[in-house]
Amino acid sequence: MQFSFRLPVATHILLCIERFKDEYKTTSTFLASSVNVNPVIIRKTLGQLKAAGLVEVAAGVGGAKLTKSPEDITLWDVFRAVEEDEDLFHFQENPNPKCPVGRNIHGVLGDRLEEVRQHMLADFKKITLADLLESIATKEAAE
Amino acid sequence: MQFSFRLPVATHILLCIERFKDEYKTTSTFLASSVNVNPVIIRKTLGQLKAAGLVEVAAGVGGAKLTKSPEDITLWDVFRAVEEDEDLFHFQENPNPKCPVGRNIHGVLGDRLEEVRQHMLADFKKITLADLLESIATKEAAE
DNA sequence: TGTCGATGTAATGTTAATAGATACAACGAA
DNA sequence: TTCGTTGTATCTATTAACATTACATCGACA
Repeated sequence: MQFSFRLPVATHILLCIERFKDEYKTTSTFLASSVNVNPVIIRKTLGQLKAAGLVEVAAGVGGAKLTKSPEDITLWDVFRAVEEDEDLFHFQENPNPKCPVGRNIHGVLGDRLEEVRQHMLADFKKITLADLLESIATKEAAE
Repeated sequence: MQFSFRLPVATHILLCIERFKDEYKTTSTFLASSVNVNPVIIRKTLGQLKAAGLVEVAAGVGGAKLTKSPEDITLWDVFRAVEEDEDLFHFQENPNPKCPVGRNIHGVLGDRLEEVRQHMLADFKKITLADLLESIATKEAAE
């Protein structure tokens, strides 16, 4: 029971783009070497981030940059960009309709779990890229 | 990106055990017909719930019952019983240690996401089996 | 305008997790 | 001893995710 790599990877990508924007051209190969995954994974993820309006990618010439300042990008934005907007939990599709529990559990439990999910998304909204960059800078300074 | 069936199935099982305790012997076959999965899945899940101290299962004679009252069992108990206690998110195992983002992202992002996870668990603690039984009873009465 | 490095994307392979199913030993009551 | 049930082991099928290769396309520049 786990989320996929995608949110951490996408966040890593965005942080690198911002952190190195003045030092390097942030190509998919460059980013792949920091994250340590195949460049194709980077390009796919970058494609999702682009579709969500978070980055611009220069086709041909190469490199990516943020479309907003890091203060205005939250993990919620990233999460929505890279994860399907499905329910958090699987439900058994065909519980027994003749059983009062079976025919009502989806509605009853689903409602509660949806609240939990919304709560999680609200937490994501509180975490900005700027927060993370600052934490990384602090760690860097302490090295 | 989803949780497995296990939490909803385990919850379904517990609700059925309590709802039908005075009417039927809640065997794995009986529960399987309400949830509509293979009885072996029920037995495996019941084994996890038993290991967590939430139910007693009568080997030989058959049937299961709760060890506590429904007010005292929360989704947190159920979640812990059926899901491995791993991190919510996967991280790339080997980010580039030469990159300041790569060598620090696990610590920085991991801390934030762990807070989100703890928050989710706290939400689970607020939802009791008794709440769910009451909601189901309300729906039943309205049918 | 041809070259070159980069992106976009399709196709394929690999791995891991999950669920479904069958089989059977062990259990406990009658 | 019989019978219904639980506890497990094992096998298979399915699915999702990630890795990799390959190649068409793009845009700047000599």
